[in-house]
Amino acid sequence: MGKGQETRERLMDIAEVSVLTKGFGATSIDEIIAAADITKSGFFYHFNDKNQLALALLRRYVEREDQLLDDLFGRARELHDDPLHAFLIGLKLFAEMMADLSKAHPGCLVATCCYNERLFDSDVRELNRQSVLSWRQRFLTELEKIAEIYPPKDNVDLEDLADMVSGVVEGGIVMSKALEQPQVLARQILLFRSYLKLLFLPAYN
Amino acid sequence: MGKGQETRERLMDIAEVSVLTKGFGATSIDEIIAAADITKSGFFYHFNDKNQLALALLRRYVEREDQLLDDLFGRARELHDDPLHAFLIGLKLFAEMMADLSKAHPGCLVATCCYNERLFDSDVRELNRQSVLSWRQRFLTELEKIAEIYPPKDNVDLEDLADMVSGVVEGGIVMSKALEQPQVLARQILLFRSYLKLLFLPAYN
DNA sequence: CATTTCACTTTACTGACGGTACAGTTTTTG
DNA sequence: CAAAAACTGTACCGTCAGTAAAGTGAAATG
Repeated sequence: MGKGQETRERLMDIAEVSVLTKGFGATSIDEIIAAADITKSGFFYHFNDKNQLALALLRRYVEREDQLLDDLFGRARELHDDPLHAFLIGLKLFAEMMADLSKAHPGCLVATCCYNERLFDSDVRELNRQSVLSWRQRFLTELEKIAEIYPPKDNVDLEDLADMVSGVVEGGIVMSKALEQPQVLARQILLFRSYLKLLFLPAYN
Repeated sequence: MGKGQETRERLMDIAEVSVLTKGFGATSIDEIIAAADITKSGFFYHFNDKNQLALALLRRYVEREDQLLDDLFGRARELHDDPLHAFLIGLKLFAEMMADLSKAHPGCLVATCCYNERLFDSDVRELNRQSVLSWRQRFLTELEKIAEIYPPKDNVDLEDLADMVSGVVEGGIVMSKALEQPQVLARQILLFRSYLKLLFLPAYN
């Protein structure tokens, strides 16, 4: 990694922490450059404006999140051949990971963008939309495999159910932040897992 | 209502729309006073600073939301004596109401506060926390009545389940905003309803 | 009817912030 | 060693939150 890339990443690391804890509007460039020990001109050499920073942050965040989900549910599939059980294991691993974060989950950049809408340009909003759509597709694929084997016990739209994975996580983060209780997120994920068990597992009644 | 109170409410009406669509940071006082046709000094006559405005907005918002939930689940209890069925009816009414909002749900001020944390003082954060706790208590009371009659088919913590009502709504709003698809929120509420059916309804398997 | 209080307006200002412009300097790399 | 990359320094602009303080018209109060 060249020196430029290194500085760019350092700026993004500092910005990400601040954005996730304080919000985008409350994160000042002056504060970032002070922490990074760089001048304002130096900052604008890397990012044309604050929106470009947001775009870069969101892109990197989504990439990492995708990687994490790949690893997690990939590992789960290694542990069990059956798609339903693999998914349930994946959710448990996910919940455990969220519970292990000793501090409150820092938040999701996607949600940050939603609640700071007009602070961002259309590029950011479109990337945000695409990310959520890709999560929908990811979970939908798994759920379709599950539904083929285990007929669902209630008439649910699998796309909605796929959205519920992301939704429960986003909602769980909001609840964790509002209550200042980090465990809430993990518990919400486990409740969604309980729903899937009741919905798909045959012997469950 | 005196003239002062009238102006105060007008300022809050304008501010609320802007905060919910753009976020708190992107809502400028200059913009509010322009829309309200008042001077800056006039604004600061009513609110000492932006935080006081936030506190007033949040207080009013939570009061209204509480009233709405009282009406909705009260009406549901009128329609059915059984606590489970009343709750299911209440959720359906809630989902219908959310679906009827032709535009995307404007968002929840509680979540806005979560994602703009350091923009607010401790008073705002504490009010935020208390609001979420009051929702937990509200739904917990109903769920306990339900669980007494219908033994849950999975070992779930009723407090977590109560949090899930708020969580699914908050998450649904985020998803609706990110996808720019207002129906998503209503669909998520109905999925939570499906979970309750599977969890409590005896003949459901 | 006079006086006080309320609900503002007017004017002038401060400091933080996002961003621009652009010339100059150091550091890295082919 | 030269060119390109990665900055620094300085000066500046408009917007924004917030302050200070004097003044004004209308309405309530005594």
